[in-house]
Amino acid sequence: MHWDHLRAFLTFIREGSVRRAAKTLNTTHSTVARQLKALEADLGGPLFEPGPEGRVLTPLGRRIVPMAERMEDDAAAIRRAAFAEDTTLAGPVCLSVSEGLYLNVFASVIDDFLRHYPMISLDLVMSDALSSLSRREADVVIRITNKPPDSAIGRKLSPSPLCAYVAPRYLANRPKLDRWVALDYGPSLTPILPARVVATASSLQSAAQLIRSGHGIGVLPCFQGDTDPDLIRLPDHDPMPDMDIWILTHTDLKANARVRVLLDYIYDAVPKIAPIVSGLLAQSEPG
Amino acid sequence: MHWDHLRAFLTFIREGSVRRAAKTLNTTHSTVARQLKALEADLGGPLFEPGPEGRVLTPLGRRIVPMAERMEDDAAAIRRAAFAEDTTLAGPVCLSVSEGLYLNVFASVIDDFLRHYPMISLDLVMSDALSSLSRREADVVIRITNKPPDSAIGRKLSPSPLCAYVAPRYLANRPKLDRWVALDYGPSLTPILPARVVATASSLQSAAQLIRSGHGIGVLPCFQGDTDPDLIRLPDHDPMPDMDIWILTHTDLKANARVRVLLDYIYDAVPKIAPIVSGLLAQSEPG
DNA sequence: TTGCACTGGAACAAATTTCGACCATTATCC
DNA sequence: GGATAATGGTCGAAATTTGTTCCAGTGCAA
Repeated sequence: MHWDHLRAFLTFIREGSVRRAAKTLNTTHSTVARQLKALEADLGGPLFEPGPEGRVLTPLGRRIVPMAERMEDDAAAIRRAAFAEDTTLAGPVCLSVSEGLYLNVFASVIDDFLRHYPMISLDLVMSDALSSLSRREADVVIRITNKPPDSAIGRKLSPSPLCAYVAPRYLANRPKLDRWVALDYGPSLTPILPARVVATASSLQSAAQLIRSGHGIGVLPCFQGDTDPDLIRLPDHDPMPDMDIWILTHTDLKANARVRVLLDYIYDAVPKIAPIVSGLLAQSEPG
Repeated sequence: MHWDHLRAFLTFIREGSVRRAAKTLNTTHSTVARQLKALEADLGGPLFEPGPEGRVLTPLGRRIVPMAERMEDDAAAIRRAAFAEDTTLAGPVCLSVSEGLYLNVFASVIDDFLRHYPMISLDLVMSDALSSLSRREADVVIRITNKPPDSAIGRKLSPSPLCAYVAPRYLANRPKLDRWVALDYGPSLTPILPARVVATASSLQSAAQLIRSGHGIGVLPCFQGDTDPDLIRLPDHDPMPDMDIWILTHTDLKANARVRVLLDYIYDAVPKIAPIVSGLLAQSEPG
């Protein structure tokens, strides 16, 4: 039995199809298919059965999933241990930020960081889906949460309040504040919706776009709404507290030199970014 | 990082040399050496350092050993789960018995078993070193112990008392019973040694040979001494209780059909083998 | 010293694995 | 119905991994 075939197995059951699994494994579907077949042959029994909606796991397949996942966890722990040993300031470090936070808040800080440490090659993952620290999909993440997981350590950078935003053209066309844009978004900041929902967006950017176009009023993090020149805060509304912005790394990785300087550099930039995030920034006037 | 390279790593640190590791992995030394080099490259740091007595692990190497071992455990658990699914009476099953027990006690029972289940191919591992059930080095083991490990289940076949044996020629040449052959043997049945030790043997067979040659008196399990036509029990000595003979399998494997019939068949043969093992056999006269 | 047994490294040939392009099939949508 | 985009399977060529063979160095014993 080849241990690497178990990785193909795990990826396959997560992705649901041989081709998608091949994509995330950076190979081809024929390779994944062959590896799965080889795994079944080595184990002496089928792991899948053809079902009505794609393949379905056999009892044996279902039984080995948790063990394969433990192997994956240990493999990730090994990679973390190796990465933590690296005490040089040259080499890669992977940072995961959501697109909105990067564009509106951290872009210039990260620019400065790269200039300050030219030997570090920053691997910037812009993803709303929260990259997993324990699977080593990222070394450092900047995340909006109110309780970081136990396996992570880091610092709270700033509170990130929410506020209701609207486009000036909406107010010009329609005096009643009864059309809203909802946000159905990974980090679960789906605010209360007091009135008719005319649209639902699945990302900050698309919600902002819908509000900009005058379709309705929407609740956004202040760092998103305040930095948008085409949006204004809803008159007579104040920011409301929500979650906090944290910078986090895995406990195992805190010894790594590049992780350390990245954490410190961004924490030291808090005075620069806190006003943008916490809603204290003088809001730019609509254009 | 290739997970399979971690297996090469584990085997290497156990065997101590690239060539020995290659042997147990059924490959060549160049392959193992390349895999270790690739693993170090993937992890970005050395795992070994050249030391005075062979290679020595770096701190990083030492740190990842337990995680790699957990991966190995899970890989073995996966193989056990797959093997347990097999409900057919055709195919392989691996039995581990010590050489002495096989030759003197179980050979004929196992012969009968093979005749009775011709579709089962028995993989008989004769090894004094106790094959590990949890690493799936054997599916069933017959072992002298007094407390089987928690992860194993099975049945006690018979007590296996010890007795002092001597060659008739020793008694003819030397009336004093002051020369002894010691047994330094894996399952720790090193008996008390009341007098001068003229030789120490590391296996039952070699201890029996030393006693046969008249070098001294030795304590052996009854199944070994009583079945040896060139040995007699020390006059006026009775067998003394020691450990028991168990037939064991891993908890995960008890569902496998071949494991089940092998366990049952050998348990049903207890009336046949118990007299030999328990010292109740009329001892064969010296030749 | 010499011979022997062992260590690990390097280079090339052989075996295996992977890739990439094709195929048939199925589900969905217009 | 037909078009489209999925799915997974097959097969020869390309790439990678492995096996083989040789090499130099080391420790040990005769």
